Amino acid sequence: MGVSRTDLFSEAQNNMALAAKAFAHPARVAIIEYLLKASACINGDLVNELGLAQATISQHLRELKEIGIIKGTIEGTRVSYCINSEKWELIKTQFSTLFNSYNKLSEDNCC
Amino acid sequence: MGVSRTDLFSEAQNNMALAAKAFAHPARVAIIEYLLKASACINGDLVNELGLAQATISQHLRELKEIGIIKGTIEGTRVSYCINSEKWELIKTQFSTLFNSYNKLSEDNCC
DNA sequence: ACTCAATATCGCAATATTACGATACAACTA
DNA sequence: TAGTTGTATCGTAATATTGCGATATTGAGT
Repeated sequence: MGVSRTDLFSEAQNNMALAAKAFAHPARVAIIEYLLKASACINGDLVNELGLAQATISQHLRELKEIGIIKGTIEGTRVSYCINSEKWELIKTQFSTLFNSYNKLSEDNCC
Repeated sequence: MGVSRTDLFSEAQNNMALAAKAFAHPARVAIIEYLLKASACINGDLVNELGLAQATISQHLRELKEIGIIKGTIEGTRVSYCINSEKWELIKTQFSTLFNSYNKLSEDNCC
């Protein structure tokens, strides 16, 4: 009652859902977009860029790190975050595969 | 306090987050995958395919329909669901654009 | 009109997510 | 060593999501 039934689905499906969660909140989309154009960033950058509290941003960064789509390196007092290229390519492939498995021509006349 | 600050983000970012939610639950991934290989389906198909209750599946179908990624056509007592090709292509482009804006070579040496 | 079948919606309970102030912590600096 | 700075984590409140039984609702068949 209320708990996600991950046991009912395949490893791949649960994995896909997890990856999608990286993009399922505008703050995380904003963080990822910022990383894409800045190459790297610190928590403080994002506090200025987005209007969210430092604690909130730290929480989103942790989620993204848990998903694996970003990684952080300690640089003295700061932590430098950037895209994890291996995981990024993996997730990109996951989405590409799904998107490309739809054949517009053959499906368009269903409803 | 707990409410998503959609006002802080761009239309595009909120839109991206909304689209990602279609894939952010394994049941919805399973529904989409089923639609991709079956072209169309009804609620009852999915009740058999997935192990979830009819009410739960109906709810996921509604969410997918609200996002716009699927559409339903009434066929007598049943409702036939299928991929909404226009929206599908749109979302595919959104994701492709984001994924392609990452240049592995130039970013790989950041951390 | 009555029944059946398929789906949608309501109401509720359990859990997850989002947000932020307060606080702890770790590393640099004077 | 004391103070400063940048982050992480804790605790908590508000809200959203997930799941399902029960109950409409809608159309088909009798």
